[in-house]
Amino acid sequence: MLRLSKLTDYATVILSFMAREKAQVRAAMEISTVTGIALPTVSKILKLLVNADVLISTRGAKGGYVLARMPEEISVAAVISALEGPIALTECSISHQGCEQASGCDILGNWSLINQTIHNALESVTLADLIRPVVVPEEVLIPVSSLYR
Amino acid sequence: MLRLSKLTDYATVILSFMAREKAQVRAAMEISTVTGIALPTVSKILKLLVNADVLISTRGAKGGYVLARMPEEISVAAVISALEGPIALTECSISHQGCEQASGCDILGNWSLINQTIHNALESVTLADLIRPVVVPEEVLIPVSSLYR
DNA sequence: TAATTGAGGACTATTCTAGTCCTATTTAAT
DNA sequence: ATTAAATAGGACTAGAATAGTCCTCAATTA
Repeated sequence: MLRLSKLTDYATVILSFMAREKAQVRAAMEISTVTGIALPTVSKILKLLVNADVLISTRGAKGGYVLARMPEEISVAAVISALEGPIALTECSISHQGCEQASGCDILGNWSLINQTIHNALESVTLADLIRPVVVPEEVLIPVSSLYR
Repeated sequence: MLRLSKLTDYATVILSFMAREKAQVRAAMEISTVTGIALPTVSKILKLLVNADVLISTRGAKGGYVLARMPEEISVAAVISALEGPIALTECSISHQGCEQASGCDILGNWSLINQTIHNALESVTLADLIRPVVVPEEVLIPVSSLYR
């Protein structure tokens, strides 16, 4: 199903909450209460987001987490890779080591184009877009196949 | 990592092999030998591809598998969904049942736009593209964020 | 009728994910 | 100073998903 992990899903919920009052410092406990996600899980996610420079943390009493940048500057791609590592559909796209698929792996080059396309797509959507009210576009067609012509 | 399953990866290898001699009927055994993927695994994949109408099978001696359509008409999206079910990043995008994320799930609408975008991307790349020699495009930018403006 | 090949599904083992918990560190308030 | 409130980091467990195998049945050809 080409799925995103549950944690990533939670992360977007958490970040959308935080993006609404962007400059506000929030403790993990508070976020847990508001979102309904269990505290240990929230903590885990927040730590990952700090390591990926999506959030900034301050320790100690009155400490907590804030967005590291404006919502417009935090891409969905950044969030996904914070939680799941590099965005790539195939193992090969990250490291080609240990791939013994001698025959057939000339596919690699083309896969990486697809990966690139998806990465661009995710890179161009930001947190700001996510919390924006939904707009249904008239007609959207993005022909990737045009890349090959 | 937003990854594709290993089986899907194998499927593309198998299909690229088959696309090179598109009208040729191939037995599972032969495909296993050529690709180096174990026979039971190859069989499993082939069956899934038949169920998804990507391949056509004939039983009995001299039986085997052929592409159901021209390589140009078999999209990567079709292959992925054959192996992994519907293409969607989040569970919610498929069924909204059992989602108690009351606060924060207005995100849904926007996620589905992202899903749509990725789906379009995968839909527009075909088997024919995959076996084509790699062409590196000059500059490729597909701003999904434009959907929101 | 025997040999060849796919269909369908059950089953197992391994890997990955989700989720929890513990201990150390930092900061603020008293 | 001391205590309380937070995060950091990492170990650990249980459960779910994936990969992979195998067995029996059905169809086709020679």
